[in-house]
Amino acid sequence: MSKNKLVKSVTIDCVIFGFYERRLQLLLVKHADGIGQGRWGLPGGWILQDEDLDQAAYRILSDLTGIENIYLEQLRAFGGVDRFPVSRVITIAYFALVNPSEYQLIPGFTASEVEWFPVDERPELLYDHQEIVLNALDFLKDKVRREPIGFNLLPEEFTLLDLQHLYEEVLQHELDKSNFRRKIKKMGLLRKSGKKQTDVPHRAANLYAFDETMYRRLVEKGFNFEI
Amino acid sequence: MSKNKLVKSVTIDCVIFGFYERRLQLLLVKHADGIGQGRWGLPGGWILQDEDLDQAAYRILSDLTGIENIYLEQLRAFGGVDRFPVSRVITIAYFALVNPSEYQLIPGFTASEVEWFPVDERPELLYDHQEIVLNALDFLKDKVRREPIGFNLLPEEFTLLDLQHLYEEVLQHELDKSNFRRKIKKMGLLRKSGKKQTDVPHRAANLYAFDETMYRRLVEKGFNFEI
DNA sequence: CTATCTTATGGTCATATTGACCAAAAGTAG
DNA sequence: CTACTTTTGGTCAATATGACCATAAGATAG
Repeated sequence: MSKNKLVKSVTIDCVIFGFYERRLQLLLVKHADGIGQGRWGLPGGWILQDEDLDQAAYRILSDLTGIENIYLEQLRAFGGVDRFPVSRVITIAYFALVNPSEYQLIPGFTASEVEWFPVDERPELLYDHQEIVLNALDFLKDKVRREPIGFNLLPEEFTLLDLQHLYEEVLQHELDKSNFRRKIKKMGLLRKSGKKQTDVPHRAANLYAFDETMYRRLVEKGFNFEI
Repeated sequence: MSKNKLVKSVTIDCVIFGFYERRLQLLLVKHADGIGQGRWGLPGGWILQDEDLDQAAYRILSDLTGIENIYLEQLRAFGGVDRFPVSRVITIAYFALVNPSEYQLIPGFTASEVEWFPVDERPELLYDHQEIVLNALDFLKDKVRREPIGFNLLPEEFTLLDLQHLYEEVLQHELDKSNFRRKIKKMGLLRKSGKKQTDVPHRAANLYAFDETMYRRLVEKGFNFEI
């Protein structure tokens, strides 16, 4: 087999979701140069010889957007023959959930702009990034019901209704308020902060925080998160 | 950035599970040449320029083992810097479940032998294939509970106890026979074949088949498989 | 033919979970 | 005070689950 018939390069692309104003948001960058100049796409870049996949993903995300110290998870590889117009490139997609208010966006490297877009108002995307985003959305829908990752999208403290709105937005259907809080509270994963909402024109709700330690303890005992 | 610092090659590795004699089995090949000569590993090979990932996986599996026409699904990419001793290679792992009795194993290409091993008696594996297999086992455990893929491991017709044994082996814990059959039967995914077991030294059980059409119809209506 | 053994098949029952509601309490704004 | 909004918790019937128990259907041994 001649060497020049093999696949030669691999990139990383990151699908980063956020949540505010009750809507799911997607982080995009505008390419500063190259073939996609001036167009929006997922933050991505080449993998170097001496870094493993996770390292590459963290580096690229940080370089392009300024976002650091989050939990990135591999989604899957995309390798359609013509997905990249210049040459054959396979990309490995990564996935993360963040609370946008905790991060300042700093475009850098090959990105001239970085911006959050409501997922359902995203611009047209480069290459096969549309397909990757759709894939990530499916992944998110499944995952958010089986693991307590939704909390990553919210601030440290939130009301039960905030949480419900998040689930309604991700799952794309309404939930019964009473039943939702009964279920969440019975799990025992939330710690009352003692504080209450402020500046609301009605009775203020209690603020809760996700109790990671408790979650780990429950998982040890066989607990299975499910909504 | 100089071109020669980028990742240069990508392979596919297939984790194929089977089931017989109440045990989960793993398909391995013995390398005929190269750096891993004489050692066991997952069926794998290089991805070519003009084939997409799924195509590459089917080609490689067929070339090495003779297995064709099965449902392969991508697991994830593995890209540790030193996972391959000669050069930097990223591999994309694929995953499938088959009924071993339906396939004749034909070693070919870079494989001198192909063989089923009980998963818990597998030999030492090449490179990071041990890690990939462990990953696939976790994936299988999750997936088998949420999608009716277990049937792929069984013959066309099987008894409810066969199915129970399969779940017990994959999930690594005992199930209550009565409750198991109540649950499975209530789902309505099984079609009675009308036939019964033969050559058993006790009352013969009914043989059932998975009803794919019914499954699709139920999914349309919002049905969610779960065990 | 009868007793015995093994597995199939189906039930019981107390407990937990779910979905669809209802109702009171707390606080804001006029 | 009154009207209004949202929080918070409750009811109740229907369903699902886990731990058992009981009987039926063959097969085999004597």
